[in-house]
Amino acid sequence: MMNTEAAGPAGSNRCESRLSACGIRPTAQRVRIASVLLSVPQHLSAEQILAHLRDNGTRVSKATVYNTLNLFASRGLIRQLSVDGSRAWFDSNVDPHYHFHDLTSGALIDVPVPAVEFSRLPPPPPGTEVAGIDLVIRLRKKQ
Amino acid sequence: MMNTEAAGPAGSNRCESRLSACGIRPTAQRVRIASVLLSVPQHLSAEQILAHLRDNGTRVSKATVYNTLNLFASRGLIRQLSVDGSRAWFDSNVDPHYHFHDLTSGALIDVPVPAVEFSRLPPPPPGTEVAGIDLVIRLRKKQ
DNA sequence: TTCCTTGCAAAACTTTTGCATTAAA
DNA sequence: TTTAATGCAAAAGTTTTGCAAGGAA
Repeated sequence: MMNTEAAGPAGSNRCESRLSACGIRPTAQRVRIASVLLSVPQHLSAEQILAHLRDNGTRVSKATVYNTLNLFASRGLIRQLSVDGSRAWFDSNVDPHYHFHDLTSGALIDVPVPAVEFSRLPPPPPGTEVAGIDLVIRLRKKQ
Repeated sequence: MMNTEAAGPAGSNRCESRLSACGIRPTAQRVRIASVLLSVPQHLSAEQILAHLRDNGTRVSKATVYNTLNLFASRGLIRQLSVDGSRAWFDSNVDPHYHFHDLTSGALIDVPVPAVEFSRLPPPPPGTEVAGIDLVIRLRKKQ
């Protein structure tokens, strides 16, 4: 069984295509950052991404990680979450969805759209329209 | 018409009672901070509260403002919100409710509970129970 | 060449903490 | 007199920015 990837970590070619499709030049650092975050649906902080990159031998600066994550978010490649005040979380799942937030562990868990149904929502104030709905269901240990 | 407040800004006696009721010793600085935030339902940042206090001549340190807001929040006197990643917002309305977030102006607007109705919610993962639901409806300018 | 990207350090900003001083019970 | 609260400065943590160097088109 042969490796169909010419070089680099699994999925890096797919990452390159996704960056190009968003009009982002797929430089080495950007592809590495995308490989870490976009491989599976997950929520990572900038520091976690930096740590993963350093662990697998990627030479990248903190500034580049932050700037690149902001770039990705502005192009809709990732989603930035404000779940707790302490830091930003970057979500590789940009399809509409909601979140469980486990207050004990700090973990974030995706909640698919069909799991939530609104039978009533307030009309947006005059002159405005709804840009999005962020729903966070906080969880604590039972009992 | 006489002033029924012995001294200090309007409502400070009511603030004192509320602090005492929460088991918080109503010191001068705490009552001043409570007067600024609790007077009406509103959302203020720590810096905004500090600025208001300085404006009306209250001598208070930044550390005391932060420590006091954390104390108030831990006793359920106010609610701390994570709406955008930039800073914490302190909400004088501790009754359950949701929020509009105007992305243009940054303004936060309360949404009363009856304005939202869930006809379906996901069951919390095993071993956990729902501690609260935070709903933020993001608004943009129409058209 | 020209423009874009990166790294590094420093800065900016929010929030917390250590400690000496002050105020309250 | 004993404990708790405050102010100040410094520290801590996250994120942004300025600028020189490096790389791609």
